[in-house]
Amino acid sequence: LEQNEIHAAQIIVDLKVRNTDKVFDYIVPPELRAQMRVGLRVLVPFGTRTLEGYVVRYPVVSATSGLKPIISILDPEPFVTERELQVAEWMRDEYLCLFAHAVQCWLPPGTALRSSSQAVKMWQEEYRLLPGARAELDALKRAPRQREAVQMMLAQDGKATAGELRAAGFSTAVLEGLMQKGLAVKEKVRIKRDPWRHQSFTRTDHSLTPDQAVAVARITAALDSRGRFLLHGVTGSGKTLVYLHVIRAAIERGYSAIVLVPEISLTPQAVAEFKGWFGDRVAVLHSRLSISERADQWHAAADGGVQVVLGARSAVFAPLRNLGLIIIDEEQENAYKQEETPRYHTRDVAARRLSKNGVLVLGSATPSIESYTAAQQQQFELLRLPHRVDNSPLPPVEVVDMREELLAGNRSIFSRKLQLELHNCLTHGEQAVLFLNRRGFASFVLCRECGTAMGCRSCQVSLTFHEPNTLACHYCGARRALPQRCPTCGGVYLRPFGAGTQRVEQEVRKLYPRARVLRMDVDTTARKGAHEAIWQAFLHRQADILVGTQMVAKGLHFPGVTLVGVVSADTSLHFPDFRAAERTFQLLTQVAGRAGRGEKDGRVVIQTYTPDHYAVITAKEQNYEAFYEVEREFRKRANYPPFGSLARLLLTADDEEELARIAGRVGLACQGTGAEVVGPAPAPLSRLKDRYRWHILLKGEQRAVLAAAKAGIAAAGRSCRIIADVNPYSLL
DNA sequence: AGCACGCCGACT
DNA sequence: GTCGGCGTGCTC
Repeated sequence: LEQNEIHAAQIIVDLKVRNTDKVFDYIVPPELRAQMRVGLRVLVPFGTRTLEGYVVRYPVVSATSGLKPIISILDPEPFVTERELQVAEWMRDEYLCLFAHAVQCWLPPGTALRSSSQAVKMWQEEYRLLPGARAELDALKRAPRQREAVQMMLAQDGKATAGELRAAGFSTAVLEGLMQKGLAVKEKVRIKRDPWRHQSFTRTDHSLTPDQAVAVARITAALDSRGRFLLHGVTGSGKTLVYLHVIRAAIERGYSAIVLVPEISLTPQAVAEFKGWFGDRVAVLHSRLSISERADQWHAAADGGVQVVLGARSAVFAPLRNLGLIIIDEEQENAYKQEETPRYHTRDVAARRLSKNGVLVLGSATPSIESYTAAQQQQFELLRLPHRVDNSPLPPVEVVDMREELLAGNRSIFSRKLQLELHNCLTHGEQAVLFLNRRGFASFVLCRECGTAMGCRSCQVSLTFHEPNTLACHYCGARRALPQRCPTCGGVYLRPFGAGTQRVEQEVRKLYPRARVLRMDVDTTARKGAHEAIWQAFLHRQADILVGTQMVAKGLHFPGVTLVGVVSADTSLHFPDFRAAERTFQLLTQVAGRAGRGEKDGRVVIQTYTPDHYAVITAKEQNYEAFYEVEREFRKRANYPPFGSLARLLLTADDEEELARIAGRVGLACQGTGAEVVGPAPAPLSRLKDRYRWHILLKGEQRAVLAAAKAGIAAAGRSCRIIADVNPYSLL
């Protein structure tokens, strides 16, 4: 070994390519050794180029000969800790992503030079007066510009940024004069931008109900050790107040906390509530902030300036030190699954971050099957908030059997019951919400006489209708002709299904020409601020009926609404996805929770062709446990999560035939690890942006599934791109 | 990702 | 004879 090779560091380079996704050894030149630490960002020679990299181990003795030296260290402090790098390593293995992608999650927003064009300015030059400067003011009579500069700086805490001084007309000569005389120094300081600096917040407080108090006590008691809690609280049961009390307790003990909420719930009101309690000890991270604002919030957390980070999914990576608590509100939300690489699940990353110590709290009115199963297996302590804070009863839910409507000759998309309720609602001057899950592209085929949806026998998911008259399984790719008659009842009314929000809006206007109708869906909320505008308009009673998709179901509280109509529960129920029943239950439960939260009683009408489906029945009864029991058995039987692991390999290429050939080869390579290989099959979105898409599903035990996926990835050549998604939430 | 190396077709 | 096509392999 050469002397140099003893002082080596292991580096991962910032090149997001599979071939280079490994550690490279570099010599640490003597002048850098004193500063060298794990986690530092460095510049290294790589082939003919120079790249950014991150130190993942130091010091190491390298067995490789002919090492190149590290060129320079890029930041004074590491952006990632060793512990965070360990979690990144776990992410790489768990999600089969590149190490560089996993590490990137932990870096301040805008750090990546390569992938992000908008590198964020993090440092700025600041001039600061030295203590004696004020006394020397008189001595500057013959240097009026310098004197004015000192006065300006005195007026703002004895400092000013280079930009401010330049704007005020001071040249560098003036400032250099000041430095020469020993009156000021120039420093590099972190840029700080506080998006909330002009706002003030007040704290709202209520006393805890007995259930809330128990939850707070149990969670607080675990703060100094390791705790896992599932807070199962119905809509309106006051989960947030529990969070606030627990966070306060954590801060008092010197811990920091992360609160995660779905992006859509991160409203100004929600932010204000936390700001009211914790003031500038809270940083908020979400996508509406500019990259530089996000970077500032990130650094505030890293510097210890804040103890609480409130944010969406990616805030699980917030660089808080002495982290003692992570709260995931509405933990069942799909938004916690990242749908780009690295395709992590926030819940798993949070658990991993706190694997040694710290408390993880999951909160939900309708816990995910995964989490509730974990609670049943004693991995989580279950805490219940079964009552609404105001003790108002949940609204009555009525399920309308649309098969009977057809038999009675009603071919409208509204049942007689819903029409009646709408009429009543409008004549009393009250408001109604019509909800519709219009995830339009996949239409399933339903027997309108018996309500059976055509399904795949081997995958236990609904088949999707394709022109002309074909049924296809989006999991395994099986295809068959649309039968003439229903295999269950022999009926002949087999129809592709799916009416959109536009159609509903049109029908409403036709039926109630005098009603004022608003529509809220992806199309009407695309414009920035449109979401808020529609919401405000409806809140202020500028409309009578709001027609919308999922977004109206989430967390909105309209006191004037007394009627909620679910136009079709079937659309989400027969979505080609093994979580379809779970999603439907969650949605119906949420929607039901919307009605009657004002002074007047509310009512809910659910229309469906499958009133006997367990998701519909249990949602009507608002009986989570009953739903869980049935759903758990289905998951067990079909080996779906959490009783079996699932991974999806998505292959894309320009050439369709070549892709099919490669997919076949990759599918073969996946065999032999014990995982069940489903497909290859064309993906539901079989072509996107001129690229063809095929996928392969892997089912079985976690280890077998990961091994199979790895083998598949290795077998895909250069001519096709392959993406692994471990425990995917979307199979499009 | 880039960029070299390398082995087969139509050109000054 | 050579210029250049892009298949394959490497980057500490």
